[in-house]
Amino acid sequence: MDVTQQAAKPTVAEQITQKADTLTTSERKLAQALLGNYPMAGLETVATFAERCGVSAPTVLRFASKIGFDSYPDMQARLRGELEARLQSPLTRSSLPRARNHSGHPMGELLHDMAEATIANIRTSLGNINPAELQNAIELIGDCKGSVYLLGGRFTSALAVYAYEHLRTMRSHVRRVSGQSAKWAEDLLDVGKRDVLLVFDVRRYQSDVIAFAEAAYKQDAKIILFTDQWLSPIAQFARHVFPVRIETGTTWDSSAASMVMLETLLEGVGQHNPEQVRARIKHLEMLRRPPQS
Amino acid sequence: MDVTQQAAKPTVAEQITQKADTLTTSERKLAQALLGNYPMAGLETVATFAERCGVSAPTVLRFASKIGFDSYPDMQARLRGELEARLQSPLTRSSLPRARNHSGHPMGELLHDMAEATIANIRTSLGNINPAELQNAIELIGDCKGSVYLLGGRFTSALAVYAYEHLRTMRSHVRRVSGQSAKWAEDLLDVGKRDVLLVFDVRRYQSDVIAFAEAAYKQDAKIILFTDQWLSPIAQFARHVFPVRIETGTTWDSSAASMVMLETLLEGVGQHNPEQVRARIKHLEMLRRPPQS
DNA sequence: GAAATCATGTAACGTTCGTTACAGAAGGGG
DNA sequence: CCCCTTCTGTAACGAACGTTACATGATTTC
Repeated sequence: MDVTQQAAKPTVAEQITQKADTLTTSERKLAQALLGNYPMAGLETVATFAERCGVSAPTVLRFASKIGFDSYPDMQARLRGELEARLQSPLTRSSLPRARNHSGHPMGELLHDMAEATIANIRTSLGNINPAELQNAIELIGDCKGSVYLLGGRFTSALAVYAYEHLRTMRSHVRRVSGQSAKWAEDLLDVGKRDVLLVFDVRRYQSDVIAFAEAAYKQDAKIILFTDQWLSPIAQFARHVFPVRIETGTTWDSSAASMVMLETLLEGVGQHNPEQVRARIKHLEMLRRPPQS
Repeated sequence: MDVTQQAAKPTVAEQITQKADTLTTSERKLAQALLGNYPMAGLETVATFAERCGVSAPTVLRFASKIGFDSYPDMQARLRGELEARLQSPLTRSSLPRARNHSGHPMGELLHDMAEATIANIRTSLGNINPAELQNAIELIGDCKGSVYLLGGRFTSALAVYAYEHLRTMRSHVRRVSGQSAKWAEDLLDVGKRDVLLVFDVRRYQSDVIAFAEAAYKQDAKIILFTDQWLSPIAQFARHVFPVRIETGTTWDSSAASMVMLETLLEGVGQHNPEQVRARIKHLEMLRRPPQS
């Protein structure tokens, strides 16, 4: 067809990017939604699209008009065309709304830099994980007859929270060590040799977290550690260690790669006892929806 | 949602094949056209589809009815669903067994797949964020004279926790809405027009989270929303919406891309008032190390 | 070859859509 | 704090939509 005719037909995404700085607040919401679910969001009716974004129908039309279309159906036709072209040649899949040209806007650079830095971290981190190590950690959690304890430091406690919510749907006896560290001793009371401690500790390794891990180790608990490449002191007591890159060249360390690693572990645990997990989730949903109707 | 979702809905294509031998001549033309340009052909209007196949509109409707749909829009909805599903996972489907040190070991594949799926999510998500939108959200948080409230759902509360710990080091008046949702009303009491609500809500949009956001909105708080590409209903009240991909082709949705987006926002807030943040951190470290030495 | 049956198009219906004009709300600057 | 500008939603319009009833045309059957 018309392969030579490139500049003549910019994609809708490009047209949006081009006019991005002239958009109003509401129009930006529409732009975000469309680019976020591209191009399906734009194939809905005006009313539906508007309601989803919490704006009115005319705003949608002004938006379509502003980014250079005569009418809303006109925009839809173009979106359809792009979609069709993409579906017909699954090989040129890269013709996704290709990463916008963020250059120019300082925040565009930030977005790009953060994305690439994190991606590099993920590739390096997960690429260097020993599959067997992962396998063992999965079995340790999946087959553990005792309790699984979750613990994290100041910033990594979010990961512990995240792991807690997931593990809880997959198995019983999951406990989160939280609150003031002075009270952690109470949790320690119950820790024994049948238990597993999943602990998160990255640099500025927190002394209270280390102390808890050491105590748990001395009580014969098995420890799985998520840490950074420089290894928390807890690595000495840990049965399985997952070192993850945390640097992105910014002010703060990143937990993104750790989260991917965690999600991988969680997925593995889920796949380890699929039927047990499924039954548990089903039971849970039954309890959530009490027999009222 | 609907509980009627029993044994995996058949695709429209399958429904056509199933009824293929009962179709009339004209209807067969429609079937061929639809299967030949699947599913785009079926997303056009009745009139267009009919004309393209050289039949009349009613024939199209009888066709839709015969293959088991209540109405033509009903069929379109299903086609859209299929299309959307297909578009969302172009990566997990086509991810060829890349040569890696992981090859062979099943966990190696899991590591690779999770990494690549997450990376694709990050690229797509951050690539589609409007820099200006990010800028505005940063300024909203950075210059906010009131309080910043953090709220998340079941799994996303971990992100709220994470954001809380970071924001707290950067500015005062950061509050996390946590605990039983029945008690959230107490937090609502204080929410006003000078305040900002940073809320996380992905699919299976939690009704209590939505309710809080709506209430906060009605009390003139400004809302920044982290959600998925299908947009939480909170998008209607939100001043800034950040849609992020959450699918990795696994059992659970992923928060990894959301975390990268969040870290980007946090970094931006930090860079917005660097000296204020630095002073605050310094102050904080002084307080942590009491004047004992 | 005529009658019965089925397939298909025509025409009209009510609905929903996209669109527009206008008034009110929100935001920014003096 | 008020005015001015800009933005946004409400309400009404015409057009296009999906849908239906009915008549015409094609096909089959005896």
